[in-house]
Amino acid sequence: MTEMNATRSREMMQSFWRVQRVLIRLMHQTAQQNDLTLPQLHGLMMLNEQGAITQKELVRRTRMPKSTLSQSLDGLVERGLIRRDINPDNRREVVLTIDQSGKRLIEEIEQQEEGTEQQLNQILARLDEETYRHMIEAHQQIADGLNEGFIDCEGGCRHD
Amino acid sequence: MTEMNATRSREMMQSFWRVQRVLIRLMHQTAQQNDLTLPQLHGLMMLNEQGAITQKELVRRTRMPKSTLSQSLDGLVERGLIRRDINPDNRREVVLTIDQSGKRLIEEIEQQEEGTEQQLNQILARLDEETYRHMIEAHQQIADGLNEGFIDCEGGCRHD
DNA sequence: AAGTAATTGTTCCATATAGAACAATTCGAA
DNA sequence: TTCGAATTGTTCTATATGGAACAATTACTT
Repeated sequence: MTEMNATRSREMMQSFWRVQRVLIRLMHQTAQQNDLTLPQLHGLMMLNEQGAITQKELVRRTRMPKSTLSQSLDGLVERGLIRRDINPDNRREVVLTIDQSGKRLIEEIEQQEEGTEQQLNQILARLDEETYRHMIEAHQQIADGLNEGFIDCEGGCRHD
Repeated sequence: MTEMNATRSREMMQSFWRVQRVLIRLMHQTAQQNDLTLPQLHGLMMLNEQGAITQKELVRRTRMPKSTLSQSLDGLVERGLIRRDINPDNRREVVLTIDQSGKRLIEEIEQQEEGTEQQLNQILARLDEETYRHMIEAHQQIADGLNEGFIDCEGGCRHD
């Protein structure tokens, strides 16, 4: 029972790394083509879906270090892709809002034929439903499991 | 039919990123605790499994940029964890061999209770066989698909 | 054989990234 | 109120990383 786990762990890491490296490279490429860094792209995409959220919340969702995020956002603000407003109810907090231009940029990116999204689509389309769902489910459990140990969501742990 | 792919792609990316961020952080932590960088750890683990391989091959397997790898190896050689020998049959190639001390280090790392391996084991043990296998399979297909080079299907790309 | 291309690694450098110290604000307790 | 702790973000700095130019060797062509 416990023996096989070691095998699993290895196999899983390798399998994951393999996808990971390539995926990062692709994302990076897509980002660069649009004059963005990886965290910038990631953050912008998140913002595009969520609308307006606090920086704290964005940290939680993206799991980036806050310093990385903070610095990335500078660039986005400078280019007018997002707005950084102080929350009047809690002036420590910063509320991030995506601008029209930001929305447009993300849309463009998503439609770029060579972009990661398009490529992934093609590949994912080949997976049958069950396999796909199981992968997502497994990811979920792994992410949750790993987070439990390290990031303590003190009281305010929210679900999507 | 094709609409749902966009959904999949998004979901998959997010799911993947979530695991990825944490996994990287964990690996990074494990690496640091043993005075290694991430590429160093990755390379060393690979070497431990493969025995002696050329640098070129290691690049292929880890999918790291060769410059990153080359620089990482410097540190490993300096610490005597691996050897870098020129292949006499093709003097461009460098053959990497893991030293006893390297093997020992990896073993230690694997047994560190707090290490990534141990944690992953615990989590993976909770997945039932089918879910797990499907995840691996999906990864495989995704990695292969992405590596296959960039699918250029201008206009009509048909899959079975 | 000589010249050119391809393969394999290394070095150099600009940039991305993350940890740590810091600043600003709010909360809590006396 | 006032002080100290907690929360939230920013700035500063060291390091990891990857692209590009380069060097060394081998393969190919004529």
